[in-house]
Amino acid sequence: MTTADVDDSDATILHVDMDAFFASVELLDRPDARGKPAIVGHAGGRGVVTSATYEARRFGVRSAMPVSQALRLCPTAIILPPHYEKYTEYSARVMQIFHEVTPLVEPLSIDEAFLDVAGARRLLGSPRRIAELIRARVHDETGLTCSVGAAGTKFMAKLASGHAKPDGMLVIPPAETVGYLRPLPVGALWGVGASTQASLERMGMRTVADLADAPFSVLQRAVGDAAAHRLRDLAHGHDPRQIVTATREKSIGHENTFAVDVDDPDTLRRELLRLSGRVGERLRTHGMVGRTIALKIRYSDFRTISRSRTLAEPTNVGRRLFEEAWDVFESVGIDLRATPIRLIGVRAEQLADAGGDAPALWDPDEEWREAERTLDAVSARFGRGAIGPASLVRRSPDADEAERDGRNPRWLSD
DNA sequence: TCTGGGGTCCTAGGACCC
DNA sequence: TCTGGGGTCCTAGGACCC
Repeated sequence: MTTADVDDSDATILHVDMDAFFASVELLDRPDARGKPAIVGHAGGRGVVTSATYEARRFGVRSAMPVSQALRLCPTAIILPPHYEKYTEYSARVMQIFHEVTPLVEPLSIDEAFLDVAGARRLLGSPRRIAELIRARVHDETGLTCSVGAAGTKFMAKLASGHAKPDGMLVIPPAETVGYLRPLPVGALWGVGASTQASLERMGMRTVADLADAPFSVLQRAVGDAAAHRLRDLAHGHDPRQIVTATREKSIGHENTFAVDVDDPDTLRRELLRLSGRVGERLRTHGMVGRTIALKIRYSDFRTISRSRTLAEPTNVGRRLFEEAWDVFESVGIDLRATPIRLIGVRAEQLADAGGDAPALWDPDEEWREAERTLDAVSARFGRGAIGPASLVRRSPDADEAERDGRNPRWLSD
């Protein structure tokens, strides 16, 4: 029986994954770089590879690898600086194609999605035909290639698309699920990374079959209760997760790794203010407030700590987020001389709807961002010492009155 | 080799309450 | 004079995914 004869009618979950997405988008504008090893990332500094062409992967280059290391492996690689707006735009275009096949689309990241095509079969044909249709449309309408896996569950569909890459497709009919899975290494299971794989192997579980046949108590001891249940199910081909078309974010955060480790509190303060402003902005865009503020610090030696604080009153005002985060930072009591800081980040957690509060006429966040832009511009031109912390824009004490009178509610302090 | 930025989920301990 | 058990919330850290 050839593959084309296999009954794929019940492999109705599709996983579509763009091939080397960021790199492929960049190559649309760089025909000269096509067919050559190329990586998306920033040359020099602390960047990592965010995407690599298959030509570069042949040299051992992988995503998340430091660019410096990638260049040692593949000195001829062309470095392509990232353009995230373009990726977002292409992402929307391919997601639109998916939605024209079925409304049951679950985006998993910027470049991949699950589709439930059970209801589309009458109109469009078997899952295999639908997958081919999607692949053809994506290529015709964007110039990009994708790979598609079709199976009876999300996990198997994702596994299949991974094995079909690049520019391919693979159908795993539900009846063949277990046979397909058993010989694979445990690392093939969703949620098994390097650390878990090592734990499992120490307990004698090297393949999915080993894991599937192991006593549950052994598995539980190796990976904990929740993971044990999940992995046992996956290893037997069970994955009850449905396609979920709409999800709400549970946290919103921003972080930044400095080009050079920082031991100057003013720099940290400014960066935290900037990041808090962005978090507040996104919270308001989503109509949400955060009740817990989490601060993240990474030291020059890469040790990473987090400290969080739950507020009595949730907020989506960047200034408030900043004040809490900075207070938490100071309470850590870091000796910056001894341990300079590599990364600082802030995250809003325990999100809830902002509620019926009318949007503020005057947005403190916007003021602070404006003030910060001014500071940046002045600093860039005249040096950071040219402007002191007292020179920020503040809301004047009589701002409410001023607003009613149509006067400017701001003043420049000092 | 020298490690981004966006997230999610889980664990474990302590506080607190009934 | 030492002491149960369940439930929830909070916090810190870690694994994992793209």
